[in-house]
Amino acid sequence: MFALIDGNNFYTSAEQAFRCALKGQPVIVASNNDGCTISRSEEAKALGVKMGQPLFQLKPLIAHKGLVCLSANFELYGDLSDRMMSLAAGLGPIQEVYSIDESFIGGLDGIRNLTQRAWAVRARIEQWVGIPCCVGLGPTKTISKLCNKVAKDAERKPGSYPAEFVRVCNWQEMDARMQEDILRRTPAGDIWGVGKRISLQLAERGILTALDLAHMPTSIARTQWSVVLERTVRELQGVSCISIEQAPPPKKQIACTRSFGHPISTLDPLTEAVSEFASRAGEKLRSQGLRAGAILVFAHTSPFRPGPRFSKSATVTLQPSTSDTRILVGAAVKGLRSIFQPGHQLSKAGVMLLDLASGHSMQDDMLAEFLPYHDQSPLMEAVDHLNRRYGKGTLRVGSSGFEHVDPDGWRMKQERRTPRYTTRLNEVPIVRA
DNA sequence: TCTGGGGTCCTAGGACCC
DNA sequence: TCTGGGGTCCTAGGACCC
Repeated sequence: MFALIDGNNFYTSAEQAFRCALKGQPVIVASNNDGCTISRSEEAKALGVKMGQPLFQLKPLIAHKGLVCLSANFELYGDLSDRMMSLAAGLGPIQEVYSIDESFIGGLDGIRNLTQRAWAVRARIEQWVGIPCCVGLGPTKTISKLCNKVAKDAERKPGSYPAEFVRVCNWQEMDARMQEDILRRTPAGDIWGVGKRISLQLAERGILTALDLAHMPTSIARTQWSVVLERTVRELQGVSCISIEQAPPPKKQIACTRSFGHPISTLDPLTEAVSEFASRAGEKLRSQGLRAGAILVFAHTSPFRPGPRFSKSATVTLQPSTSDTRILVGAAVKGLRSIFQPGHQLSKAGVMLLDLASGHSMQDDMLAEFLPYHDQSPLMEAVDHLNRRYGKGTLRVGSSGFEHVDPDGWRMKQERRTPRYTTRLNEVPIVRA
């Protein structure tokens, strides 16, 4: 038996928890460059704002309907998430934090009054953290996801599902006819794991509802689609195929990518951006005690705009693997130079760290003995420490040396024709005190 | 005309998730 | 003018090997 606890409209609810004046208002939270919508309050949804809708299309609603747009504050959301998750953990013995606003709880077999307990946990989260939640309970993860959707939709779209399932929905407490009714009311594309493409392909074959999908022979699901869909079908049939992951598996890649406010067509600003991405990725890497064996850098033009397209990536191997920002930046810049072509209006670029490994294998320790500076140098530790203490980006590695950003925002960059602290690939960096 | 078969590894691309 | 960011898994196809 599984539970899925999910915060409603998590980012906007988090903002509303802190600014009461926003409650009951149409509010959205915008993505990084204030580019598009990533969370909407119920009132904003009622105005017709779509998920992912670009902000420039919302101007009329902002001007005439009082729509409030907020830039994302991920620190706040992360903090509220931690509080919410620790309360959600009270529902059962096993927890998987699935995303910033969702948590699976497992090991619920045999627990009495499960529905009541779910109500109590839900109420506590709302009261103590200020985030309204819904809870779905079912024999598989996929069904608990479905029940969570039922609990949400029953509340906000009256008539979509029976009102008795508002906020908390327990599959086990339904009779077979009710379960079938729920499946029949749910489009196949709303099932966890069935995206846009596959739901279109399913529709072509006459599979429109979750009930159709649940009745589909697993062999067809596997041969015509993939093992992924087969698993979904089995889960809908009540056979648990996806288990709870208590400890998150180690990361396989770490990315830092951004869309630009304005297109970039020359190498210099692009180099600066990519250096910054590599630095950020390096911070994440070190914070998890990992090192990277390769770094990928990419840049491309906007898929939304007419004109010539450009999209290229390059992978640079790192031998030995490293978590040193100076080497990461050097490799990223090298990769960038290899793919760059002038004359394209580039809208996005990024860096991905690949072939991640724990920083403490025996091999690494042996290497570290021979190459005392190649990793975990006192310098990188100091940089991380300063940035934690004085704020992100206080000290960073520029594409051509160290930069310092002072508290007033004035950027002092060391202008050097011959960089002093940057490293070329496969060179051991030399740290000068 | 017909041109082995089976295995591994790697990469690119597709699809999905929040 | 302005369209997110960060992940995972699966599959197909090519290269290579015996």
